[in-house]
Amino acid sequence: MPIHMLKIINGAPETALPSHLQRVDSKYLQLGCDHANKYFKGTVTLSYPLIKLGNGTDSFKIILQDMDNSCSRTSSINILFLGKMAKDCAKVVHQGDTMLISGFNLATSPSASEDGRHCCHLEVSEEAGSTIYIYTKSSPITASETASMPVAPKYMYTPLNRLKGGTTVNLYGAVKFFKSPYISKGTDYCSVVTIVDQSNVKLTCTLFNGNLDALPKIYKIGDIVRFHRIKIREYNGQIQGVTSIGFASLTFDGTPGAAIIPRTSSKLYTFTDEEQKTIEELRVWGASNLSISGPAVKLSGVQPKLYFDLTCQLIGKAEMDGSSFLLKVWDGTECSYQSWKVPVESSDLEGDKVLIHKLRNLTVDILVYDNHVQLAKSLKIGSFLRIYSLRAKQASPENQADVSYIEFRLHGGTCYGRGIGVLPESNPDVKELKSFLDSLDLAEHQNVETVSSMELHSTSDSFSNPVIYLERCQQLSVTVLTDHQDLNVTAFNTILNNHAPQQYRIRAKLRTFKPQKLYQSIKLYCSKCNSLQEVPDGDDFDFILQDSAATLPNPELHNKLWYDSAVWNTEHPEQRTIAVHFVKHNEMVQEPGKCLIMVEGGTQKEILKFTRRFKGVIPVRSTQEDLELLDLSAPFLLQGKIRHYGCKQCSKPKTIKSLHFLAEEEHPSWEPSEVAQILGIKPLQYVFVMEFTLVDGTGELDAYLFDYEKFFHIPASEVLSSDLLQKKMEATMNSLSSPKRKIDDLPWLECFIRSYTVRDGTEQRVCYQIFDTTVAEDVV
DNA sequence: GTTTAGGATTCG
Repeated sequence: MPIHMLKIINGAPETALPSHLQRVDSKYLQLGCDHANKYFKGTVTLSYPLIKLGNGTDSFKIILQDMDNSCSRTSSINILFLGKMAKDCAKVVHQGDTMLISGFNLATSPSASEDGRHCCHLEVSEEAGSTIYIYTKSSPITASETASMPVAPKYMYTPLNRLKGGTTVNLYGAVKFFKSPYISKGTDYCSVVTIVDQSNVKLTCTLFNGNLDALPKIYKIGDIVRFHRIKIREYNGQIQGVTSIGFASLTFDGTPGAAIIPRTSSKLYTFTDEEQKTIEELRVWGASNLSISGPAVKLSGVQPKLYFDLTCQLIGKAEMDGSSFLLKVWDGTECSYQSWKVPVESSDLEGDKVLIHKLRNLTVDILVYDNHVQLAKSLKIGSFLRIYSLRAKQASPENQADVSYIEFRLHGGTCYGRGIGVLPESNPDVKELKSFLDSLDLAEHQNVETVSSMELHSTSDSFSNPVIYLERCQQLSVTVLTDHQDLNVTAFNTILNNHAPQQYRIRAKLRTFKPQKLYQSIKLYCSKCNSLQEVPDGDDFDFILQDSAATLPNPELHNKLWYDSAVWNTEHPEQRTIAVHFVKHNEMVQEPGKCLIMVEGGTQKEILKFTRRFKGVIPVRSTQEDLELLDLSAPFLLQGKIRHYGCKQCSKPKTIKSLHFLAEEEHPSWEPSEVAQILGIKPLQYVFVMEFTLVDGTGELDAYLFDYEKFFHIPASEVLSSDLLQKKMEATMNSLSSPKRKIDDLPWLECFIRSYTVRDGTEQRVCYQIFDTTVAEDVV
């Protein structure tokens, strides 16, 4: 909602603003400058009556004076409100009010020469995306008095563990579950929302309203809601919340540190500093106590047998029959599985047919059923949608079990929040999607060979496009050499009689390998001291975290220039204090996907939850002077599922302060190597270490595989945290060697090996290492 | 005046 009426309760008006906005001085209001993240602050010195322009648009003019620069002649500036905002503002703006405006357009003021005010005026309208904050001085009470005597209605909020049936209360909560508003069988829209707060008690609310906008605009689990005047009653022995007369809600993004911008349909609402605190506390609590899903699934990442939420843009739609409806959507990524194309007559399809054809390799067809049809019909082409609990089902055409494709269906009903939500263009996920879509080079995705206007009329041909599996001839090698192809093959009996060091090309079969438990092949390697070590297990990390949680966060280290801090206490299962420090860039906390955080006092479970949302997590503890890293048996940095460790022997950890140099870079990437370097850490690399027993008919030799990712086409760093990669690795090894198969049936491997000598006590031994060899791409 | 839904997937 673009107009915010606020009362100054505590401190400066600016504290209610989104943190990304910066104040712009009147003298810097110049044409050609970017004012996207700026706001202008002034006091209303004069207001004119509401008028209608020639084209029927409402217009409302006021003069704002930049009081902090009032000696300058141009500190007075004309403000033009246009359209709906003109009408709305004319009702609520008074002389003497303080007003903050963001999202304005700057234009040359035609009257500057006559009125002597600023040479530009600000145009403010909903169309321009403007937001204004009005701090009214209508009451004669001074700011210092208001601190002890609130003038705004004082709302009391009931913790969820203190609710009683038969009451009407005001609540705050983090969204644990929600059904995006849907059309009920009665006369209203319905939304079911389960919220929870720090008392760990949840409340399911059934909200009805004939006006879609009056229901809370929840887009994600973890969003924070504020409900006013919700009725509490008992149903089937359980407490529930229901809408009652005067129900109103505010919804906020649940990301800790994000701008606090209420989503609401009401024009007037109260909002105080204290409430900002409540929201931030709930956000931080929710971040570690709710199962907030990780990065959104893109079409390219869809797996069959899955329900998922899809954020996408609607580019086509068609009525099928009474109980189903077709949506054609895209998110800019190509579905990695063949997806079904629902046959539909071109004439029945609504949308830009040229665009639909152009994007045919990037769009997927979704059939929505039953209760979703009515809502689907009302969707506008081009709008951004989030489709909740969409089913990706693997299917095969009849008699063709070897060919499969994915069907996208939104089944009837609203179980598990199944439904369709329209996202506003201001939604951060939509902004990100839009800029991604804009950046695409569509030519890349246009498969020239399948150009066929037929597809618009009949799409059944896409079923008969099976992936052809070429059975690899036994005579071909399952490995590929990445260099030295001119070298000839040397037999093992020759190699075994030669002195080291030498290099050979060999052709052999893999009789067996170690370790058989493949996850044991992953080790950590220090390239400085050449040491190899086991990857610490989760228990080690738990132990170190428990140990460090005994050190309480030092409040003097909170909210420094380069990071913001949030602190809270837990009581269950034990008392702990957790502090999260959000590293800033350009004095702002970035969106979670780009934000590095430092965590004190967290458990492993909590830290892992943070890694799903934030760019990186550094576990730390307080000292007197600064934050410091934990013992190096714990990861110094966690990114996604990867834990980065440092070498105990070669690292000289510095205090955390040094990190701010990275934060000041133009585009901090938080590359593990850079983070390590600045913190004085010698990072350990994940490697595969295996021993292959090879035979070639003339002899047998053991060769080591020491590899970061080339051999299996899998990064060693990701294997331990990915079942999928472990399975892929297992499948690769099974295809190379299997105790169940006779040696004759095993495939050939072509490899490069190098021989070298090692001193084993007093004896010298010749060893062999595989290099410049990879498994052929089509083996798995 | 006060229904609708009251969380808990799978068919098409």
